[in-house]
Amino acid sequence: MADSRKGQRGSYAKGVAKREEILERALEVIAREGYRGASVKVLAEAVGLSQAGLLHYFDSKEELFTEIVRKRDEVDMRHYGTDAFDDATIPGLREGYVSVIRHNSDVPGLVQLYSQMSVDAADAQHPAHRFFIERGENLRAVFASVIAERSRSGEITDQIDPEVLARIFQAVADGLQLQWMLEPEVDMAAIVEQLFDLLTHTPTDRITDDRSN
Amino acid sequence: MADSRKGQRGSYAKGVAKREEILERALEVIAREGYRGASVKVLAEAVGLSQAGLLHYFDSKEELFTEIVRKRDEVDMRHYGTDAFDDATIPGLREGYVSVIRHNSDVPGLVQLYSQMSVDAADAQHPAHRFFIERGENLRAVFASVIAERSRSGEITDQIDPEVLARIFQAVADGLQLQWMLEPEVDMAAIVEQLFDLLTHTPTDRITDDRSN
DNA sequence: ATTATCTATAGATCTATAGATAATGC
DNA sequence: ATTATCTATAGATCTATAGATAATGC
Repeated sequence: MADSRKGQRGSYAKGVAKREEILERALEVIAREGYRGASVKVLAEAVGLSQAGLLHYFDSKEELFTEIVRKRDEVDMRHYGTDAFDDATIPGLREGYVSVIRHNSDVPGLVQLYSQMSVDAADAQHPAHRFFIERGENLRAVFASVIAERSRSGEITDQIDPEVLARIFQAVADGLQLQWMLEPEVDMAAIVEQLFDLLTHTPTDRITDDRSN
Repeated sequence: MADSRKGQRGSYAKGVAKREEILERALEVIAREGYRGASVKVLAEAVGLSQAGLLHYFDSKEELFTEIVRKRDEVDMRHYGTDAFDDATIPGLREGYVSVIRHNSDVPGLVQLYSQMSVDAADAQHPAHRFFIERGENLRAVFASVIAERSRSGEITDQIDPEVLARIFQAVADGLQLQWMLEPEVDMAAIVEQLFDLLTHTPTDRITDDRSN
């Protein structure tokens, strides 16, 4: 069952739908009530299943949470990724990234979940290990390519390797989440905006800014 | 016992020494073997105590780990902090910060511990909650004051609020740890060096760099 | 026949506490 | 008298699995 296809027939329509329902409801519950205390039992009850009933769909608790995180990414990508990651301009990238970050402030539980999973997934045996590696690679690929292209026109600094700058953007977002979880008054989106400001130059800037920096 | 002084007499010399030994040994064990699996029992056995024997010194497991993190900071501060945080120059700050980060690459278990605790401490009830808040405040205070002072001379950018830039430096270090735990080939220190390069200008720079950035 | 679910349970931890005894120090 | 430690244990989870029964679909 679940992903490790044992049965030869595959899930029934009802099962497929239930699995989706589980993941969607889990996101709601965690967003609302936080990650702590989101046990398999609680998530099962949220969709009217027993704990064992829910685990029928997933090989383990870790795999369940991996799928929850994956689903979250999928949802976020649908909402915020589309234009942001396709429109290969600095303002487009910025707009998309900042939107996601701003949205995160509304779902503290999901931020907790993501941070916790980031730590857990460090273990090479964790089912989310590959997912987090690839997620990072994808994010940085988008950033690096836009940066590389736009640094030629002077829209963004060319004083640093685009791959490295991409890593910095990723790190800032992740690190700010830790700060924000500790002190919810931290304005993650505003800080990332200021980082963009610092590293980018609008046409106007280039006209007015005649200091050697 | 422990910190919540119940007894009126206080710890005996032996007890005080044992408590120190527990924390120091815990750091060794975790540095070497990782955070995962560092249960109270394992840490107790590392100093020849039973699990209950160890908990005699701490109110709870969470408090034990809080003290471990605190001790780690104390040790790090003795080794790397002194000059770095007193010498209020950009190169001094940079040198100190990068040294700690470089050192972290040698103690993966402690990086795991720190990251895990950062997440756990988000809970306002967690005994490490205040510690992490204050730790961040202190770190940023040092950064912000050096930045504020040195931005006047053009040594570092003045295009962003020093407090915000301090937060960014903090976030980058924390975020890079997550990346590094996932992909140990990531060179955290080198990336932070490049971020410093990007934002600072040596005297030489200012002579040579006559482009409007 | 296979999947979807349940109840029940084994087994693995882990935390915290109670109730001893031995060592330390006012 | 108080602290330092032990053994033992209660109790709280939580995960995974076994063995049912009901529903679905080749």
